[in-house]
Amino acid sequence: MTSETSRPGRQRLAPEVRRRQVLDAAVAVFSEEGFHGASMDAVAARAGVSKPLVYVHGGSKDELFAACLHREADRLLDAVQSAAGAPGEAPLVRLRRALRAFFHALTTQRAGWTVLYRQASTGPFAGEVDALRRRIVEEAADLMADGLGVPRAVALPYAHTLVGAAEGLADWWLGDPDAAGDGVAEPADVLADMLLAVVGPGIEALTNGSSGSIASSSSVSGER
Amino acid sequence: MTSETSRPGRQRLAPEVRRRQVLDAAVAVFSEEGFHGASMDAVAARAGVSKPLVYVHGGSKDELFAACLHREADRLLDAVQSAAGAPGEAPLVRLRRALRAFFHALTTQRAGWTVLYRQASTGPFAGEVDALRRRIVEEAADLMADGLGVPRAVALPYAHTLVGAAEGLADWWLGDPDAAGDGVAEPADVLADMLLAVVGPGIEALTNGSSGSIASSSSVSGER
DNA sequence: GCCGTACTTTACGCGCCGGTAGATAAGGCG
DNA sequence: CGCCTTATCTACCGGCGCGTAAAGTACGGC
Repeated sequence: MTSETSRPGRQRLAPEVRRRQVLDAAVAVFSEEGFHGASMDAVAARAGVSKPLVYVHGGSKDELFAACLHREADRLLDAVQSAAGAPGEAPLVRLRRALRAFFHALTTQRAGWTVLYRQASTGPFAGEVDALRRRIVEEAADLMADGLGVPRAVALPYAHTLVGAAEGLADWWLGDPDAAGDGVAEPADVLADMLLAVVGPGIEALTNGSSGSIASSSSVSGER
Repeated sequence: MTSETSRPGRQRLAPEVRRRQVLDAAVAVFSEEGFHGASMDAVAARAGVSKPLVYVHGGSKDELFAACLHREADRLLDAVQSAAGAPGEAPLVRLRRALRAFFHALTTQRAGWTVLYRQASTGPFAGEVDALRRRIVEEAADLMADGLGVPRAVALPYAHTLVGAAEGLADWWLGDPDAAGDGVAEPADVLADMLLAVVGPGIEALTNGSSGSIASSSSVSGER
């Protein structure tokens, strides 16, 4: 993690390899220090190269950060999308698979998650992060609109709620990774089940009646 | 909001009043520009005072930001706590009131919310924000442990999930405030009902059985 | 009307960091 | 074995923004 692959100062590497090294280092440093807190020198040091190399392979600091964002966002989204599978299956089953993939991605790409969700929400990158979040939420909205048989516009706020719930659970678990699971089951699966225990019945209730339990008022009016 | 009470440059004010002015301006600027993006000059300009005065009443930039954090955190927590009421009433009713208060606080203190949740999660203030979030989550955990009849350690992750869901819904609504409500009902109440529609049945199910719907596995084992 | 003091204007020091220019070596190729 | 391409380094510049110092100005009590 903290050690660079090449100890001697000078080693010529293929550009793509260097670029990957720099990106990895950038994700690590940005996740720990935040965008403003991270210096290009720190990224260079983490990558085991000198600063100008960072500029050669990563461009300016903004471009480098944007590159980190895009790569990690694509990784996360790909994982979730491919796990969700195609429409036609039971929505709650698809949702469960998607959630498992989401939490699993967390366990394997913690730095990327941190960069995406804790560091990038401010500054000129809010748009970038919003785009990712929106894509995930759209995915969830499709799923729910499909399962609930309601227009997407109605499902959208519920999708945001669901994604927020997943993030809340994820943040809790990241802060205390030993707290979930009995040690034998995959933590990601345990987390997905916990989340489904909370939101699953509500979603099912929304499917049957148009509103559930004590929340019976004008909740979902479908107005924009 | 953007206008200062005293147009002429010189006005002698009681220190506490000035301090409040400076704090208000700081919250506004920090919420718009972020911690690093905001300059002390900008805060001074927003408050309608000169920069040295900001340092007199607000201390260093870090201290000023911390002061903003504390004030807004206390405001939000007070609103939610006092709305939740005392134990003994039906947990879901208390939860509903707390949620309404939470969303209502959003509508009246948007800048404060933004500072707390979108600007302060990084840097030396992550601890401060974590403290607030933890206090709110603890509140929710008490509520759920009470209603579910389970140990707090078990209720804690569900509390995080619930708070995350509220934040997700809040962020969605802040991005598109016209999307919720039919125009006659209080948006905060509509949002609370929407959230309860999703998580209410799940919470009830957790109360009865020890797990709900398709999530039947080892989800809640009570292990630390 | 006069002093204390809250406040302003102005100017500056200083450290940090993004970004770059010019020197250096690494290694394939003949 | 020497040369040329180019990946890489050392060293540096400039700006920005925090924080403060110094000197002047008007408000309001006595």
